[in-house]
Amino acid sequence: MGRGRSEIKRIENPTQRQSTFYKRRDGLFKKARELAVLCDADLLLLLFSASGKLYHYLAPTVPSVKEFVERYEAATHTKVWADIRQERRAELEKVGKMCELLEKELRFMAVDDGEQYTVPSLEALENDLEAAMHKVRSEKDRRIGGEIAYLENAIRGRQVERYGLCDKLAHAQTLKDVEGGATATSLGNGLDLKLGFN
Amino acid sequence: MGRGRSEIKRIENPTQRQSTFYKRRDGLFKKARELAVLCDADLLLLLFSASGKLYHYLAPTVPSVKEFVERYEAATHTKVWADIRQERRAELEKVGKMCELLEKELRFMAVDDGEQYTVPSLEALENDLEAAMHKVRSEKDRRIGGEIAYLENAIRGRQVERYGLCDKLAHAQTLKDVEGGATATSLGNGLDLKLGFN
DNA sequence: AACTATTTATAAGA
DNA sequence: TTCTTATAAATAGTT
Repeated sequence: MGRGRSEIKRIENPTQRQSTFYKRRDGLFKKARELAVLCDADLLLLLFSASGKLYHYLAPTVPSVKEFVERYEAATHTKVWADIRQERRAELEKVGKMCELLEKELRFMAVDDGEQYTVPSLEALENDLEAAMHKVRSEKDRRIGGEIAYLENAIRGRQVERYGLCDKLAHAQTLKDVEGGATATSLGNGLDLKLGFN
Repeated sequence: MGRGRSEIKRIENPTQRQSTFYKRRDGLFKKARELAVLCDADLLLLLFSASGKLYHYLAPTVPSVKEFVERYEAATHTKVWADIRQERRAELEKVGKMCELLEKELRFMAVDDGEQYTVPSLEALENDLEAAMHKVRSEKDRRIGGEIAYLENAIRGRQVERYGLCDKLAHAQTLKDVEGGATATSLGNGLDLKLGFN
């Protein structure tokens, strides 16, 4: 538009370039706003001038740059998350080790590869946990009124003795003969769920 | 431009809105490119249509969205991308806590030789289970809301690892069998109580 | 997806 | 910068 010019090429004259920058920046922002309003679109426009000055435009419906970038991330998930995962591999490994240990102890090795970790399986896990909680609650209720202090001391003493991972591992290893594997599949979902963040 | 219209207001007719969206989107991208080239500016344009489809434009000099957002962060002394990482870290920590919790419980239950639980200890266990259930529920909700592909991918990765563990365990078990190790059942009982199976 | 009548953006000049 | 204006570009309505 305007008198002349049609080829898009860097403007060498600095004064002219600066002038054009202002005009076109305003034009671009205006167009951006119009698109957002007319067509109900969400958009973010970040702009650095050649001299490094920052300008930005958010569509009226966009609350913040941060939230918009989050939405962008969600929309492009795999790639971005892969980056984050890579950055924190070491950290994740720590948790992974702990989960591995749990896996061994809980004998969840026999899980079909076709198993799906979908909402229904999470619901199954939820039910299992609920059942366990009921059990614990009724056990607790049975205990109320008993010889609390004495037993508490006795058990605490035992616990201190048994504390430590080595103990537990050794204990678990002696259990391998009992390995049946089929009993605890639903809790397996629970563990896998957590492990899934690795 | 064009015949008529001058007020900028949401276009109610969906067909017309869609048509206008395409035209103006192309126009906006073109303007963005022209500004970047003519004036040597760096810019990023992220755009979601009303139907949630993502479009974006990077100036030729901009290598990636991530780097551009990092530059934006530096220029505004804010954190956008880093915050997202922070959120992920918090999530990871929650998962780690979860693992610790389960491990603790496991230890707790493994102590059992037909011993009795005290009311306070059962209360602690109850609380832990409640926390676990909470976690499972929120996970379920999150999955219902999306991000399914990512999690499933991650879980698939873990399953591959599990095969390795499975082999290792099978191997260890063979060795143990040859030794003729003793059988213990107390951990099994403990787990069953905890998991609410039986 | 094309076609134009118009409106809008803007290059050059002040 | 900002304004003016001649002119190029974008696009609304239409097919």
